Amino acid sequence: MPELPEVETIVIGLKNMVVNNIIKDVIIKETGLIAFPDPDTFKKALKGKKIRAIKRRGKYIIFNISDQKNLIIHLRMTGRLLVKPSNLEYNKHTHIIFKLDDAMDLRFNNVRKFGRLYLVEKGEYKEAGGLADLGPEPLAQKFTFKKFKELFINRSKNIKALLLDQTFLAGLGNIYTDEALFSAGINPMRTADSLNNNEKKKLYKAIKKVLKIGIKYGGTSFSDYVNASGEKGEFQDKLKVYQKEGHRCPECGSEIVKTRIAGRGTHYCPQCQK
DNA sequence: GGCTTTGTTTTATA
DNA sequence: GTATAAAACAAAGC
Repeated sequence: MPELPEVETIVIGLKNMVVNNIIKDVIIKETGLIAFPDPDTFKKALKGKKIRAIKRRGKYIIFNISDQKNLIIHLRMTGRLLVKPSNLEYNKHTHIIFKLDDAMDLRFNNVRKFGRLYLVEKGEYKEAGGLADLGPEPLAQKFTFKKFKELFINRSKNIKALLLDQTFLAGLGNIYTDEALFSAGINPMRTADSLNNNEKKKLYKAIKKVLKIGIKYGGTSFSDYVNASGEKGEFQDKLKVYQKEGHRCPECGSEIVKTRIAGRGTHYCPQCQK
């Protein structure tokens, strides 16, 4: 499940491998993944253009293309962006192929076809899914505790649901939300307006910590996620509650519980998270 | 063949 | 308009 650390890891890899490459051709095998504009326009507009820069915003990958357009890719659940030699055969989930210089391809693989690609004018993100409406970047320098506290104004909903809301804060998904709430010692069933200042401070620090460590270990690989070189991450070995149902809590030894909050599988320690 | 998975969008409700 | 909760949707693996 590519969340902020996984997307960041992929972007770091892509920066090293495909920046300054020319897109010689685009092969679209699944037109349904091209969300905007129509697939034919998408292909023609990218052909012959240079990839100038790549960055991340939330879980979105943003390519700066030479004529001022932005290619935007969201991996959703099972999307992969891989750099492969162009003579290597495609697998059955390779749906979009960007043919690059040096006999290399940038390939979009997607088992469940939930991922989406957009090509928009520079900075015009309205056509690119939820990109225009994202909340703050949790790892940005300017994202201070004061800013974090301000996000809670007039918010009363369940804290887990709120952290998953990309318009509240960008980049957290199910894995890092569960891990951050555990690290902060906050029960995922709590409401946002029940958190006192000290708990918000703990949560603020926990979010930054788990995301940074997630990046340090190259992301979390359960089933599908790999980086741009096809390598798995290692943060799955460091998880304390996510997918640890029935395991012992690393802090207190009691049993990790799995429940369902906001329609999502939610893992926590009933002893440590009050 | 129904259930599960998650990120996001849509719809309904207060 | 605003906030929230729930449902819907994408599609394949088991």
